[in-house]
Amino acid sequence: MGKLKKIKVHIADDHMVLIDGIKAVLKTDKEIEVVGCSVNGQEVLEWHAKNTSDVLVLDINMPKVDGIKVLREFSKRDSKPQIIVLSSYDDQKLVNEVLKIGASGFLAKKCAGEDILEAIKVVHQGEQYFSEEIQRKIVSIVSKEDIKSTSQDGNYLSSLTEREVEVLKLIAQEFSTKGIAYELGISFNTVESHRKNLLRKLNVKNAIGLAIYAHKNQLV
Amino acid sequence: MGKLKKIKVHIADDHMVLIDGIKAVLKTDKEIEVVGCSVNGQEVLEWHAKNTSDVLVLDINMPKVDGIKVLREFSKRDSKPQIIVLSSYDDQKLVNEVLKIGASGFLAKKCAGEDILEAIKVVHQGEQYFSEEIQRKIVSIVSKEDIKSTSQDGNYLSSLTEREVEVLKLIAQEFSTKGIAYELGISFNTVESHRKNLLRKLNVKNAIGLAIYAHKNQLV
DNA sequence: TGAAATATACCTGAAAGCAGGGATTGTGTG
DNA sequence: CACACAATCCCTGCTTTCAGGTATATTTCA
Repeated sequence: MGKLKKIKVHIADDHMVLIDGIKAVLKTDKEIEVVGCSVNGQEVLEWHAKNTSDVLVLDINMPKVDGIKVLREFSKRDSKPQIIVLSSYDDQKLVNEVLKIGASGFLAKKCAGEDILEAIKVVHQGEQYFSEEIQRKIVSIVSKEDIKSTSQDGNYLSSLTEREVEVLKLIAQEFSTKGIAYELGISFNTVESHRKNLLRKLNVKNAIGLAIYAHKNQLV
Repeated sequence: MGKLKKIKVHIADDHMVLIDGIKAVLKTDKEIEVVGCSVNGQEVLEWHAKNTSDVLVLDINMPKVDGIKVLREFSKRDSKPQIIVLSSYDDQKLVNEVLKIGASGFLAKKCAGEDILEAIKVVHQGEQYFSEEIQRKIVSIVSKEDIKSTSQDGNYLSSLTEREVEVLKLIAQEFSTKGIAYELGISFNTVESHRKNLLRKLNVKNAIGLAIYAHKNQLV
């Protein structure tokens, strides 16, 4: 069994328990080897100053230096690992952004552990990888465009920004403002701002109106 | 090596990748067996209506029914698993709260994967477990109060009374409690009572859950 | 380049909602 | 009759939402 040059993987997430979990999953695959891990963006950059990895599994929401900054930093460098972005929330705009600044794949945290194995192999071969949810989202966005054009009642959806739609979806899943803030990695106050704008734009009285709107428009 | 009766573990977290990760970690231990998992609180309760686990690893921040709700529900039941709360924020207030309502352990997500193995074993023997960060903060351990409940209805999808349905319909139409009271000609307090009962019976986090239920069941 | 849109963040004060109690009537049933 | 149940009402204490601002950085686009 000669060759077997394992794929060197670095994992970055502020939750150690998730790192260890992913490690355990990756250990089941002989082609993959975890060579390092970090709990914040700073550590990722410091580690890669002295070492190299083939694939970097990178969480977006981290303290000190977040995933976006790490991507920006790597984009300036000559040699860098293939980067798979890991995110709590599978948002189309975020996907676009991270791809633009150098990511090769995108994995929602709600996807299965096996997906990460596949993702690592795929991006290591120079291809892009997206979790199924993302792929489906791309399709559903298209179909929603169709609904939009045939829709009778006032179409407020088009007036919402991407971020507002994300917040709206979480509201419709009974998340509190605090929970949304955590899930999106932004502050409580910001979520409140989005809420206010949603109430105004959709012309409803309260969060219930928002939730109903979301469900009627199949956002959830 | 005699036969071991493995510790049956159920894992609940809205991030599937974390579930799979923890699973992989737990698989390294012969004494532990993962018998089920859920991505929201509702699933946890439904699963435990038909199955049993020895230890439940429970995330707090989940859609639909959050971890706190699950704990409250279990606290009413006669038989329940030992529960280890998993949380992103290791907040003292939260620790106290979850202990009061029946948790046996608390694990910050930033702790290592091995800790979860130890936590499961410790709580399974009837003791409490806290991650190190928490231990350092704790001065006095809150004594668990055994909250008894006369209601052992078990089925949380119990039927609603006529009045409750009326209130539910109005909630789903964005009426405030005050508005409902006026509309039905009853007092504010009464509506609040109905509201509480609705939240409990339908096992949802807030009025949004009620509204969604109403719409899904064509009540409006 | 310069303006508009977007996303971010913070603040105060008021209103509403939620948790967890207790308590009183009437009504129908075993 | 006793009991369960539905419906009513009240309370305290706390959390969350909402309304109404301000403010800054970044991005987009004409």
